[in-house]
Amino acid sequence: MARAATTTDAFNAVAEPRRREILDVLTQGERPVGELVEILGLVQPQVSRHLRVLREVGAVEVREEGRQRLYSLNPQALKPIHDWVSGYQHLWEERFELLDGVLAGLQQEDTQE
Amino acid sequence: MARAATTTDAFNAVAEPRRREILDVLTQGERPVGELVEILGLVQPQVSRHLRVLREVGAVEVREEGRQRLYSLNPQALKPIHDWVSGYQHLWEERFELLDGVLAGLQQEDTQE
DNA sequence: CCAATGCATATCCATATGGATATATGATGA
DNA sequence: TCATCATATATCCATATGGATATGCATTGG
Repeated sequence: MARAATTTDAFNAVAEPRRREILDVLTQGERPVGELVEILGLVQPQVSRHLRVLREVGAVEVREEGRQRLYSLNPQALKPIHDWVSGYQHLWEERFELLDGVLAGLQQEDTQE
Repeated sequence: MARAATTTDAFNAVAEPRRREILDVLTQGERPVGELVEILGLVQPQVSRHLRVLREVGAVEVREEGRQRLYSLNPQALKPIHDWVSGYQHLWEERFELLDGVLAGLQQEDTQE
């Protein structure tokens, strides 16, 4: 087989920088496709396809209004990514951890003595 | 063109679940390839290739010891992912707050009638 | 009712992927 | 030196990708 489909999960969907850009724009609020096209400087079919991928992994939602489709963010779809990567945060902030440990130790000594 | 190479950045590298698994294992400390093969239940060439991808994006480092290659984690390579996704955290937390608000409102209606 | 607008979808192409398997490389021990 | 172990690399295959372009399909304004 080939690489997992981009629509497999948020990790794959979000590996594409353009799709992250789209999400970033949508943090400002609902946007019609045309506006995303303008902002991103892509041709419309590409934006539509990126949006489809994002929709399939639940990262965006559509609302129809006349001939426009208004896309909005569904940030919870990104939670699994956050959950996973957060497990690593303390590793690059190890210094703080160590400091915390030291402080905890000192405090315990304090209370015990 | 095709999809961006898996070695393009941490986002692409980590989109593959096996590679996330490898990183997860390495949080426990340095491991030789053979051990990763055992733990993951993959054939050795695949593990080696995943490790290569992870190395190219800076997520792991190798140390040679005799005929073994000991791989260790370089968690900072994941920081860009954390940075990006963290910008969304308050959005899904906000949703709960909103929901709480709505529920509270409904409840108040109930009690008021 | 027709033309235009806003999007979605279909198709063509080049490419890198992950799985599988085979082989190369390099260190070690006898 | 030779066999073995640990790992890397090469190759073959099927597949989904993203870019580009063309087209389909509603909705709307005149």
